[in-house]
Amino acid sequence: MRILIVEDETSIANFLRDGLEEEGFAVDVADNGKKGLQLALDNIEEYDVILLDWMLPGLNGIEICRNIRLENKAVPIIFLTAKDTVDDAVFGLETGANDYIRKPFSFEELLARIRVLMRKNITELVVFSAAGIEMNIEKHTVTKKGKAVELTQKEFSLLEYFLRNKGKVCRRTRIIEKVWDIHFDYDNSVIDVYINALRKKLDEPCQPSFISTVRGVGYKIESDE
Amino acid sequence: MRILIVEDETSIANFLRDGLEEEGFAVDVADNGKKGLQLALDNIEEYDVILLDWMLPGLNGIEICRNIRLENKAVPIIFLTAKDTVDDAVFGLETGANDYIRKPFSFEELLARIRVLMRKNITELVVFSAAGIEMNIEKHTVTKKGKAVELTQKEFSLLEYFLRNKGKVCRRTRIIEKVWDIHFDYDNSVIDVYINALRKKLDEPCQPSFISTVRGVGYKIESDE
DNA sequence: GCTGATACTTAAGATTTGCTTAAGAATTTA
DNA sequence: TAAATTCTTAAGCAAATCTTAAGTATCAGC
Repeated sequence: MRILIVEDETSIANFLRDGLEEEGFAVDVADNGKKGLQLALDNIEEYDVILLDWMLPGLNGIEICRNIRLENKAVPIIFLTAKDTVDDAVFGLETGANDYIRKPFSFEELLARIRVLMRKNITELVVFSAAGIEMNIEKHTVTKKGKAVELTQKEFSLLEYFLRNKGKVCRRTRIIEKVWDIHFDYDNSVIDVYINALRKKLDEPCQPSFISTVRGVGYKIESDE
Repeated sequence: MRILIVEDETSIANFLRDGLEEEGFAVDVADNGKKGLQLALDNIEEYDVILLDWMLPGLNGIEICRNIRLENKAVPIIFLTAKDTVDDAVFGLETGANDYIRKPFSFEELLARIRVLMRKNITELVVFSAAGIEMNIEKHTVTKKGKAVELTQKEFSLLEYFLRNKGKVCRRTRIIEKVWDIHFDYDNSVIDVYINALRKKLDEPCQPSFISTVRGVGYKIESDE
């Protein structure tokens, strides 16, 4: 979740950045309109919310808002406005902003509004990676060093399970439960066959496998940091 | 555009009703919580916006909001609150409201917020394209390399779904939900028939289909950059 | 180093999934 | 109401995928 703040008053900008980072957002700050628009347009599609100060030196908030809307129709934009005249705020909404909040505002209030706007796109993590292998859940693709690799459904599910648990041992019984949905295991030798398939498709020749076997327990792939 | 107002103070209720009717909305008023909930639940799906007073005799706004949300996940709800403590408003948003506005508020401000919540489709894309195929939602036309192609309704919806999700896998279950509005799937083989139809009408002869099948999962069309 | 247990590999048979047609329902249009 | 179009169901076929099974290799403890 990435947020862009465009705000010239350093104290406010810092206050917001710190608070939002504490909440787990990635935050970028621009201290004037020009930089703000630049950042917004360069990383369009990257930001989940944009906070725009109403009064900015150079380009003002409305201009920025209009320009962003030309490029990205969807990103939620919230105006921060010191002016308490309602008409201005109304004008802001009309230019394509999604909400505004009056200064001084409480951080709680801002957070609540951000959450409301983001509630629409509850995004779970869609990309997993380890050992040069990258899996994109949305696209349902797997690449090894950038090259596409074709996997069958079971292969895909199994790899997904490993990647979601990278760094941890995956026990055979948990694997058969999660990937095969079998809850009484007298035989889980299917796993062997699919491990073999994954290794054939994804291992480097003459290298130890990216899936290491933990004898008597299960398998594991190393997390790469 | 139909609006429900739940407000016990007659003066405010009348002020709102008159103003909103002037703006062309159809307005219903309930002067207590019980009536309000009754109206809301009886005409669920009818209202485009619901304005809820925070403090009501009998059932209070939060209760009503919760109950409405159980039935209808989508209708925008705005709280009218005299309390200016932020915490309460935040709490209101958490119970499922979409916005709140503090009394006293200007009518302009309320109108602006209503418009924001109703502006679902103003930012919608009208033209989609991929693989030389272009779809215009407004005109309801499809062209392939500039030439018009006739599609039936279902073919059109299915193609629209693919284009709106180009680059991503479209799972059979999501397709049957979104295009056919069937929410319990033990058979979704209709999809096959329509995939076949789209391919016949839109594929190049002797070329791989523009809709690639992802076995065991669904279908996908590649985004063309 | 032997031995039993565990894991790996391979291939064949079973199963699932998707493609294609065609016919009968359900709509819409004339 | 008839005709035409569109939608859904069903069934046969082909192919990809999954599972089983059996033989081979490797490991750990004795």
